[in-house]
Amino acid sequence: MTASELAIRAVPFEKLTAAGVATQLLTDRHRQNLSGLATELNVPRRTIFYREDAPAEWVFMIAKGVVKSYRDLPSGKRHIATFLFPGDVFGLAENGRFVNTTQAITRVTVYRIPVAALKDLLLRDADLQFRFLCKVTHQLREAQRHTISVTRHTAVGKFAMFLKMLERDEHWRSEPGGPRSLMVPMTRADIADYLGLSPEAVSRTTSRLVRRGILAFPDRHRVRILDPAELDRLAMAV
Amino acid sequence: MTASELAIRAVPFEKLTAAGVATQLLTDRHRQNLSGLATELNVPRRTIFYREDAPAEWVFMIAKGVVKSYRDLPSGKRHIATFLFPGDVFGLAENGRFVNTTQAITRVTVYRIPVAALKDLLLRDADLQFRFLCKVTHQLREAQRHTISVTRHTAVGKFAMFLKMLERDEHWRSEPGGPRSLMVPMTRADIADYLGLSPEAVSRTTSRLVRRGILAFPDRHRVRILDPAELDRLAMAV
DNA sequence: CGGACTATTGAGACTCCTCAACTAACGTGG
DNA sequence: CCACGTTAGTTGAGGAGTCTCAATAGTCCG
Repeated sequence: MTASELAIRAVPFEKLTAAGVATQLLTDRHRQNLSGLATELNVPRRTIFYREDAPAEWVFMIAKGVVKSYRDLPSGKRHIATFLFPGDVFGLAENGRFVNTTQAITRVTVYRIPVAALKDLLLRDADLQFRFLCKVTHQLREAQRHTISVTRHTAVGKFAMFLKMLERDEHWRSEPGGPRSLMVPMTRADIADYLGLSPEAVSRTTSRLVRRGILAFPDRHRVRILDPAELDRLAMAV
Repeated sequence: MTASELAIRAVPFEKLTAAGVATQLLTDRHRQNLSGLATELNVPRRTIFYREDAPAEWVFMIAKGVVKSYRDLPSGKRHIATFLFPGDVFGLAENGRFVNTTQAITRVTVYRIPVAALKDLLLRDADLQFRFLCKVTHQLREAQRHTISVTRHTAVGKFAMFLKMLERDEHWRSEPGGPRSLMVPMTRADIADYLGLSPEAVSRTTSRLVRRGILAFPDRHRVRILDPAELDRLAMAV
């Protein structure tokens, strides 16, 4: 297996020096070590990788596609903890059991690695482990940003921050200043579960933003940002 | 310097075997390595360790006391990302700058370690680095729980989950089944900023829970849980 | 002992949630 | 390829809950 798409995506906690940038990516040696352990999986939409409380035997790395990580709450509501994109690692566990359920939103290619083998590798390869440390740190920062999003009391504010999150993600693949058009692979209901809103509130919000000339939806899974300045203002007006 | 209080507190992501439990704590060797780099600081209440956007030159480990990590939002509101307790590590950075501001809530003893030196140490000592990886993973899980708390729409639900968080923390120091009395070192305003409520809403909520016979406040910084079952029910009724 | 901070309680405005009906889009099988 | 059934999304009306503003009580620290 070549596993040439193995990658870890993370802003380092150190200053962005030449060495700092390197922490974002895996070296060829890292890729080789990992690919020796990894199984490549190519799965259709809606595939569940694992359910919460299941024994945590693997860690996953996304090569292509988008995944949602969620918990179903006793009330029947669903809380989406995070959306995961290419370069993201998932498989968060506690006491040997998965914390969330993860499901493919699009067709997804992942590399599946047994945790025990990964642990051994990380203990042997401190440099590779440092990449994972940066990655988890990065996810912690994003989780804190997510918390700020859902703390907001207006739906437009939440939705604006959601779009900024998508932009941050897209930023990794396309160049800055690119077309102000984003893919929105998740459904309105997913967005609602992520932001702590009802699907109706999300729908009303997108309608309002379209009417105000800030956004346009060529189709349900694509958004054009017509007024980036105003969107920023809404996102920042916490 | 002995630094005998150096500790890292985290539920491992692996199963809790004998080896798993060990990941929660530092070995003597780890302590020695770290204490060679660390400066012990003993600071009074309200001391600010660093402000957001300041150059991130250190990482801190708490030996005694409680710290809050927050951001002041453009609107003037304050968002508390997390409370930090003995055994917690803080100094979350991005591109060489701190993400949050951190301030002592009580008198606090911390060990301050230069990041550059810590990074070198972690790269040399994969075993120690693994402890940090577990720790950050643990904080990620807690951040996700926090997000669920603030997503809830009722103040009693949020407050109940806040108390469960305090209980989880306390659990590390005292034995389970101990006295159902918790220290609440933070102010009502801090709790409000943590839960995304107004101070008034927090106050109304505590009053309601006292009237319903679920809680009692011997003083403002101590709470007795009179009806643990009902509190659990409120916390779980997400 | 005084002053400043912290906490509590009350009344009206705002926003979202729930319930319900309806429309649009997808995708599955004939 | 089309038709149908299912899922996803939109829009409206009333109710629940918190926020804001304001005033009061209680506490802690100097």
